Amino acid sequence: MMNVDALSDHLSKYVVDILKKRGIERLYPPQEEAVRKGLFSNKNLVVAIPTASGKTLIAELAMIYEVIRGGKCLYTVPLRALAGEKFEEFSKWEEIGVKIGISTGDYESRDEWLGECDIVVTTSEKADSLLRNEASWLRNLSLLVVDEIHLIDSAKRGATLEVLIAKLKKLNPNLRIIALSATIPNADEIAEWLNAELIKSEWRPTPLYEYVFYPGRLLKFENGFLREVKAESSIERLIVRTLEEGGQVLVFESTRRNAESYAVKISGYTKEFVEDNSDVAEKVLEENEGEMSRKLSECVKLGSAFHHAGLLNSQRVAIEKAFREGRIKVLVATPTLAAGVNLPARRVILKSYRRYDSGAYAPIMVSEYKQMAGRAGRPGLDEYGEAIIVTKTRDEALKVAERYLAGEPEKVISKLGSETHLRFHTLSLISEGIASSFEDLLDFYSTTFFAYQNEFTLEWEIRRIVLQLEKWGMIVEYAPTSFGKLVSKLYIDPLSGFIFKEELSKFDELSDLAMLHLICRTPDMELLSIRKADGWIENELENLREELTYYPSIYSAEYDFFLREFKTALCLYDWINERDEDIICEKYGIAPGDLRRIVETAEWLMHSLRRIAEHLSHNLASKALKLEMRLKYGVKEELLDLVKLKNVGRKRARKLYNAGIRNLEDLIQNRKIAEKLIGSRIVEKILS
DNA sequence: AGTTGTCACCTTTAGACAGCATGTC
DNA sequence: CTAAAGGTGACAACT
Repeated sequence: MMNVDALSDHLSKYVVDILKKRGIERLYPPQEEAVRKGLFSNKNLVVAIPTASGKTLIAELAMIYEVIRGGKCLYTVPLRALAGEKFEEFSKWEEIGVKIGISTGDYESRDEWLGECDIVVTTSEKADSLLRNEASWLRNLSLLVVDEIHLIDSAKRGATLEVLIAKLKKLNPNLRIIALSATIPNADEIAEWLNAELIKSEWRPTPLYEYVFYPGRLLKFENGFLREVKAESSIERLIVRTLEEGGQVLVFESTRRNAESYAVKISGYTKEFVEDNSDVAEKVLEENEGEMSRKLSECVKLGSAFHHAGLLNSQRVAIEKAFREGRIKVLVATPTLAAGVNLPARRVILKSYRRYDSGAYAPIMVSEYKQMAGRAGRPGLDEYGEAIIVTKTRDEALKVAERYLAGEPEKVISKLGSETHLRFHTLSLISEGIASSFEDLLDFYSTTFFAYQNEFTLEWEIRRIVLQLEKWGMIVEYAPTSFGKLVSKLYIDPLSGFIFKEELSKFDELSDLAMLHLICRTPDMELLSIRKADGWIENELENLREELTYYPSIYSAEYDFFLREFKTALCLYDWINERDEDIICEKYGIAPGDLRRIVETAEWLMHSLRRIAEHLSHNLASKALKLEMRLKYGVKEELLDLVKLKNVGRKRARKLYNAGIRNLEDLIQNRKIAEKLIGSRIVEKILS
């Protein structure tokens, strides 16, 4: 293997020293191949290699090489948490004067500073949003690194990724692109699309052994032949054996409920192996003490945990940290962890290779399995990793082995062709001035991965979308209207913008609930689902019907959808009327993490509604602003003055208000009372 | 009368980006 | 490709 010293030909000695300080002495074979294929040149690269086989370092070296030559780099990732992780990792280069920045929806370096940074880490949506909001520094890029480029295949978010790449290429004609991907069969297509050298390899620093389990036996492929070896009679015994050997286990379940109950079950086995996790268990209850949090906390004490999108962020972080430290022995997760932050374990167990998906219970994709299996084996800690799929019978095991162990992951297919995505991006292209004619649009789309993969052009669809956007008053003759520009910058679906505008044009006044419902009628809102026991919602609907501006007949096709909108609006209504979080969660059948996410989305949409109302000089603008603030803090209007103060949230504000303290002045004058209510140290903090 | 056990039937089902301006209990 | 876990309620067998 190539020694890192060889890199000093291309990079300074200091860079090599920093690598050595990080314990990197030699390059992995794929990294070496990248060097051979032009890492230190201007060539584009597509690196399609397994997780944890050194992709990030390849990108890092290329970025440092670029920065030394005076260039500027953008590194895009699919998740906020990943952006944070990379930002931390790259910050080590500040030692040699490289400036690192981060920009995501929830965390951002100061704007003027981003322009000065050598490397900026963003989510792909945020990068697109920055383009829409005219961040000029994005026109001075020399290197773009796209992490997890195989997500172009994602039906929801893949289109943005390829449009972003095409946009940045157009704005920076000499832009070098390095794309990092999981191992996919058509990496060559992506490479050809990007005019890039392809580095493709199955090499891993820690070998991965894949098995299919049925009671008593494990199946595996060896030299192309299926072999059966003796095994434990149950998965629980297998897990216990791993723990006895000093390893940790990551279990993937198909539903939250299963993940939670298996974590509880397995905690009966992990408790023998755990030392003292009481601090982690406490941390889990710090922000929320609801049913789920208590269950999680109990598991943690006994050395297990579950992990899904219903957890609060702080809880996720605490669990991930404790697992990394080896204090949580078995982690039971839904697919959150498959593509999320890096959390390897010696053994990965797939309790179910099938998952319910819009009406059917179907096997997961091979690529999804590979993603999860890839989490097995901690580099430097485990000699090897093992991934085990659980089945019930030998017959089933044989089929599963054929499909997942011998099978190839699915090809990456562009999803840009759908109307929603084309509408969303066409408006942005016109708004940003990237396209100002029909030909421009076609030209642009001809540079996308969709165009590379498909013979036909999107001519017909684009014509229709242009007409649509014109009808909605967002563009006129391929030029954006101020309304269109606003919608594009707000990063909402044009349809959402249109729904807002329409409703505002029809009504001078709207109730709080109607405003919340309006937001829920938008395609950008995530809706709660209706369950059998949700009959109370229709009763509530009877009571509140007067407040709404839209309610379809009970017999109409959209009634079910309407009920979901209404339920979601009610949930938000409870939130801004200071209903306790745990009570809301129970009433609507959601977890604390869900509530936060829904509120966050609602806040963004209420903000958008407000901006559009302002744009139209509509008198509901001030009401929307109030609701935006109320959503942000989860309070009634009377608390808004208090909640603006630092260190005062919905609960403290309510206590103060009920004691007659209604703003900062009252607080200063009645300091004693306040100290009694919320503690003197907190009052001190607020006043300072 | 209250508790426990059994069985059939019913219900439910993963994830998470974006604006804006800075910090909850 | 078309399940399965967990909850619920009815009912019987216990203490």
